[in-house]
Amino acid sequence: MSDFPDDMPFFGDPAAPRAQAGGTGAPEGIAARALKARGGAPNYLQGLNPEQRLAVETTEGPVLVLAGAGTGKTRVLTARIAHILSQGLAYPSQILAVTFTNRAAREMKERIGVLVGGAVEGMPWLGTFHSIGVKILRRHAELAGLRSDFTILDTDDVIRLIKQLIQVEGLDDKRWPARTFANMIDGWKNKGLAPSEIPEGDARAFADGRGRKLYQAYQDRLKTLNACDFGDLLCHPIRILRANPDILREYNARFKYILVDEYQDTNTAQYMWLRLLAQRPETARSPSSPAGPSPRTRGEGSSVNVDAPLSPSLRGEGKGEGQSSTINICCVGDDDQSIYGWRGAEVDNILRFDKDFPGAAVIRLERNYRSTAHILGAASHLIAHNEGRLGKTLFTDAANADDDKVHVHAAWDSEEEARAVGETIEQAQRKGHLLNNMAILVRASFQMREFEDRFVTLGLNYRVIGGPRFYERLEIRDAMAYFRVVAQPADDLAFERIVNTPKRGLGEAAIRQVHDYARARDIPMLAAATDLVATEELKPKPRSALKQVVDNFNRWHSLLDSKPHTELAEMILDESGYTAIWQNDRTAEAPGRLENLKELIRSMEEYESLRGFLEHVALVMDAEKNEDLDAVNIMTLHSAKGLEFETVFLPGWEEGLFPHQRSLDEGGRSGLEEERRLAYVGLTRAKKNLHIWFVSNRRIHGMWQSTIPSRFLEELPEAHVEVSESGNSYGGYGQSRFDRADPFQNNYSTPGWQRAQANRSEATRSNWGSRSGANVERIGYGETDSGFGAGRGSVKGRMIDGELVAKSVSDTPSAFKPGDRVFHTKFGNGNVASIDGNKLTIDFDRAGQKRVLDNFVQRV
DNA sequence: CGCGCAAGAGAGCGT
DNA sequence: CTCTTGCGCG
Repeated sequence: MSDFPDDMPFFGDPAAPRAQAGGTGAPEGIAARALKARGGAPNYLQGLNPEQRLAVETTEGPVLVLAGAGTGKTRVLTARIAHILSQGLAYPSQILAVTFTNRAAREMKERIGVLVGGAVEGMPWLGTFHSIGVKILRRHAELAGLRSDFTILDTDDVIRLIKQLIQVEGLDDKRWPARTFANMIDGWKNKGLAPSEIPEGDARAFADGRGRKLYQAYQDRLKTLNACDFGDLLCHPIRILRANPDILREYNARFKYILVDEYQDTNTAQYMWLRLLAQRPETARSPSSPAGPSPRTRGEGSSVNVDAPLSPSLRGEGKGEGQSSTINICCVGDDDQSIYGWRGAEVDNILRFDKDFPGAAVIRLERNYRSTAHILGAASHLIAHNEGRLGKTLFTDAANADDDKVHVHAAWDSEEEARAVGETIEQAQRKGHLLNNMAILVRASFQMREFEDRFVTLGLNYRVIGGPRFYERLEIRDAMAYFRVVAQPADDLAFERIVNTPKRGLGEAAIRQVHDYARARDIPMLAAATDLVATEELKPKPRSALKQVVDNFNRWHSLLDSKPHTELAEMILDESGYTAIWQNDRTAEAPGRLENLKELIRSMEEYESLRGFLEHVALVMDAEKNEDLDAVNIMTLHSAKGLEFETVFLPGWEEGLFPHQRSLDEGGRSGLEEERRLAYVGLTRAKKNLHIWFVSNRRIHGMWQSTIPSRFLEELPEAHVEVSESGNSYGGYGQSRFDRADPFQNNYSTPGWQRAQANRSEATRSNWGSRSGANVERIGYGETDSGFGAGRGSVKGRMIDGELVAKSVSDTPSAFKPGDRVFHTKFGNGNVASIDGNKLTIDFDRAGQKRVLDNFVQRV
């Protein structure tokens, strides 16, 4: 079986196209089409600035393109591929182009198609690290102890599996949460570490020193399940390539050109993977030991020890016949946009590029085509507070006196923040702006809800990108579990999920029996079930129920290759009784769930087979968004990278949320710098209008807490920022018509408010101004931002980790007693009903019972 | 065994 | 405040 139509020519290509401009070996059609597209002059070069053009045309040798935000990075990448193709330097199938997100891969494919005119036939190696990893792994699955139809587990499956292992070990799963261990494994795999290779300290840190054993047990279980996790999609190929020089050589000969997007986000495993693939064919040789050398650990040395050292670069040597003698790798990235350190990304990879690839050409793209001078100025000034940058200076010609400065708004609480943003959006809409051109970028996804609620009330269209995902819905996961077992009968996790859905009288006892039988013999549960129903071991009722399940799966499985997969899928859902569950369900959400199941079947039509579909879901996990609908985009800052919008809203700029407390706790100074890069990413998404918000009160874990403004606000340059009245126009700060329903709100002369102000200015040492009259007047810069260079010293002093951080929970016991009469600025007067640490339950006279933090109320 | 309610824990970002 | 887990009953 071949899932990959391009497999055929893979190792049996005709002679490689000659590496000569306009070489006669060029694949027919593409070059001709590209040239034809605009009267002989390649259209893909048109409109490129000199640096961009250099980045496109420097095809030979290692190239690092440092591309600042909005400098046309994607354009360069796509033009470069178009150039390589149309110059006949390589076949499409000889180009390895790696991105981080499926979105980026899709976009590149489309844009290359436009550039070379028509569909890009066969760019089989353009994709994400993981999709290409899967492809390699399926080809050589047996070398990793898997069959080529292996399943890719998602995070949920992984956690359930680990939980089982922890219980088997007899460990307390409360004390040793599966989620924590899943994260640890992920971290190891990000570094390419097998169980035998993890640091002793790490191994000891979990489960009383049983970390290594558990990791090994996890890998063993994956093998039995014929499954792998996300990390394995990279780690398995690395091991396979290391242990099999012949295979490595084939790939090395295969890939004439390598392109990597978002290079600053590569982790150690991805780096090792690239280094292996980016070797010259003739230098690939066998590893010194079967296991391969130990991978680099953080901070050690300056290069990764891959088996075959790279031979000295022969850059500029001119193109030889047949194959180039240089490593034609082009990495594009921006150290200022490195925001995945927590996922194991090593900015070091990009900082070290010219040492890894001697003689590398480094090209800087600094001309920004996206944002106004104010936005760019604000972003540049903010990011200048980071140390250890490669240092780029973005500039733009687009200085326009009419451009708005960056707006900073204050709101009383997150509800008002959502209201005011909604107001601003509606105003813009009335002026004719499309909602599609606006985005709300949040730090944490829980912030989204408030906006969603508000927009529903307003009847304002919105879409959540990367939010609660289609494939994570209950009914979809159930249906997928059925399909997974049919496609890959060893998938126990899927089997366990649906063996008793719908209810078949197979309770915990029966399932345990199957489970134990399977574990004892190291076979999949479906196989165990098949055995068990032939014996007398089960009670009659579960036995016949289980027999029916087994028979069903066998029958469905036998139809896998003969029946069209969408029909088969419908058949499975009907015959299993799964559809009936929701048909008989009279609750409000049942019709929606049935609709989702139909949508699921519909979306399968685009794929060739059930397995192809399952793989897509495992790797992509997001449903295509409806571009036809005009809607505001809501997403996290992380998923906004690479996008741009006319108008951008950045809510929640408060200490503890942004920068996020956990980044500071776990990452210290570098954690703070990563948060700052995230802020930079957020700012640079905006083309014309940028609105930043912070609130004084935010609800966390259902409890109101007072907050202080983010330090990042103070790092914005005064010249480009304007502190605005709140987004509405209803009588000043915070008092919109929507507030009337709540008579307790917004009394700035109250003790609580005064106290909040006192806390605030103490904590930030800034002059945010008492807002007793109306609005924040101005942002103070006195000691911080006297300029890029000069500012840094004082900034450094101010930036001691954690110094300014809002504490989420107070250490000091509450000074309140039950029965105390208190005042709360939002809810009014009330009596303390009970106390739990610093959390008070208060019966308010008019607002009812609420739980609040004690530092949020005032004794009266 | 299955359902329902109560208590307890818990929300950072994602291929 | 919201979701998951655990326990007790029918």
